Amino acid sequence: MAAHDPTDVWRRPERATVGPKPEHSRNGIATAALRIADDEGLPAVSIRRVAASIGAGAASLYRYVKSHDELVELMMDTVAGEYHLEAGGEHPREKLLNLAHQGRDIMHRHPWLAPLLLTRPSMGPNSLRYLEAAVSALSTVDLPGPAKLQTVAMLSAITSAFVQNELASAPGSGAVDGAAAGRVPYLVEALHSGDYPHLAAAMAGQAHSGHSDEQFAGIVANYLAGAGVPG
Amino acid sequence: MAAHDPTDVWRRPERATVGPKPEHSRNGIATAALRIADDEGLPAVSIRRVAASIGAGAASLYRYVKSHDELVELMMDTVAGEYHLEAGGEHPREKLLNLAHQGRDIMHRHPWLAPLLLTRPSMGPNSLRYLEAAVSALSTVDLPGPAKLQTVAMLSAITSAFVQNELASAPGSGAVDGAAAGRVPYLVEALHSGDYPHLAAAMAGQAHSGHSDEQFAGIVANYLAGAGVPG
DNA sequence: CGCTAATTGCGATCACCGTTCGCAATTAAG
DNA sequence: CTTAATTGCGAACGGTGATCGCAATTAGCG
Repeated sequence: MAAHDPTDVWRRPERATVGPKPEHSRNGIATAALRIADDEGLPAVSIRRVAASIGAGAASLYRYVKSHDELVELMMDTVAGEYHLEAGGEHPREKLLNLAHQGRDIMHRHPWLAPLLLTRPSMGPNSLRYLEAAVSALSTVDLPGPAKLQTVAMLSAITSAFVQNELASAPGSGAVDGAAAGRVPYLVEALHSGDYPHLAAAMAGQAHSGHSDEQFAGIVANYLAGAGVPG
Repeated sequence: MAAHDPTDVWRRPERATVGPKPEHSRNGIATAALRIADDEGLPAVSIRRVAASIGAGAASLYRYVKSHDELVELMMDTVAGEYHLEAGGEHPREKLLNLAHQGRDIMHRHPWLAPLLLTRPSMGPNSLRYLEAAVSALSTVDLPGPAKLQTVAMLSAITSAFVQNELASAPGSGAVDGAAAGRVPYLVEALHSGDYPHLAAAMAGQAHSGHSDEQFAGIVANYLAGAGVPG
C-alpha cells in the first residue's frame, strides 16, 4: 500500500507511477456521484450505485476513494469549485454578501449540500480557496484572526440554515422533501386544539410572499453589521 | 392494522384496547435510545441496538415505532421537553435569548441533537410547546405572523450552527468528533504552501479564548435586534 | 364461562449497505 | 525479459432497516 499511505485524500496522488492506467478518475467519480445526488438525493449515493453508474465494479471504487465519507468529501469540494471568487464588491460587507449569495445559489443547485456543510466542514482545495477569499475580504477589517474565522463560519452556517428552511417549504422535486411530509395532519389537528394559540395565529398569515431574496440579504447584512464588518 | 392506521406517530394511541399488555413503552424506548445516543453517538442508535438494550427482540420495536426515523423523532421531542418554558425575561429579546441559551445547553447535553435540528424540524408536542412559547414571546411585537415564525426558525438555526461549531472544536468524548480529525495534516501543509496567506494569518492567532458564552449571547442578541425584536 | 378477535413478541428472512480479501490481468522500470 | 507495483473486481462478511407469519396473550361479548 505504498502510494496510499497518506490517510488524507488530498495528499494522496491520484495516479500511481507503476501499474495499469486507471480506467476512471477521481473527478469522474465525483461527477457521477454528484449527478446521482442531485437527481435522487444523497442517500442514493452508495458505493455500488456510483460504481454501476460509471460501469465499474463496486470494489473498484475503493482504488480511487478510501471510504464513502471520502467520496462525500470529494463531492463537497467539487461543488465548492462553483464559486466565482474573483467577483465581489468594494466594501468587505459587499464582498461577503456576494459570497453568501453564491453559496445560496450553489446549495439550491445541490439540495444535499446544505445539511452536509453544517455537519462536517469541507477541507479540500476548493473549499480552502473559498475560505481564503472570505477571510481575505476581511483583510481591511480590524479584528483578531480567530474572530474573522468565526465570522466566516457563522456566515456559512446562517446561509446553510436559511437555505435549509427554503428547501423544507419548497415543493421539492420529490427527492429531498419527504422529511415532515406525512406529519402535517397532526400539525393541523394540534393547531385546532387551541393549545398553541400564538402559533396558530402566526401561521394564519399567508405563506411568505416569495421575496426570500431580500429576506436573505437582510439577515446576512444584519449579521455582518453586528459582527463589526463595515460595508 | 386497525389502531395503527394514522401514519402519524403523535396521532397513534400508544396502548391498544385489546390484546396483551405491551412489555415496553414508547417513552422507555425513547429514553433507552437517548442514553445510547448520548453515550455512543447517534449512529449507534440502531433498531437492534435499542431493542437489545431494553431486552426485546429487534422486530418487537416496530410495535411501538413505525420506522427508525420515527424513533429519532421521538428522541428529539423527548429532549425538547427539557426546556423550562415558563422562565423568561421582561422584553421579547430577553425571553428569546433565554430560550436560545436553554437550547444551547440542551444541545451540549445531547451532542447528536444539533445536526438533526438543522436537518429535520421536530413536530412533536414538546417541540410545539417550545415553538408556542417562542412565538408567544413575540406577541407584543408588531410583525406579520410568518415573519415571527421565520425569526424563531432562524434563532434555532443560528443556535444549532453555533453549537455545532463549538462541538467541532471541542475535545469530544471520542464519539462525535471524528469528522475532520485525520484531515489536519493536509491543512497544515496547505497553510504552509503560501497559497492561502490570509487564512494562514487568521489561524495564527491563538485559539478562541473560551469566552464563547458572550460570543453566543452577542450573536443572538445582534440577530434579534436586526430582526426587529425589541429588548 | 368460553369464544372471538385483536394485539403482542419475535425468529427468520430479504434487500441493501460499507468494506475487505484474494487473485488474475496489466504495466513501468531495471 | 523479469520484477514489482497497481488495477479491476467477484465473493464474502458483518451490520443495517424493514417485513412476514406464527404462537401466545388478553379484553369484551354472548
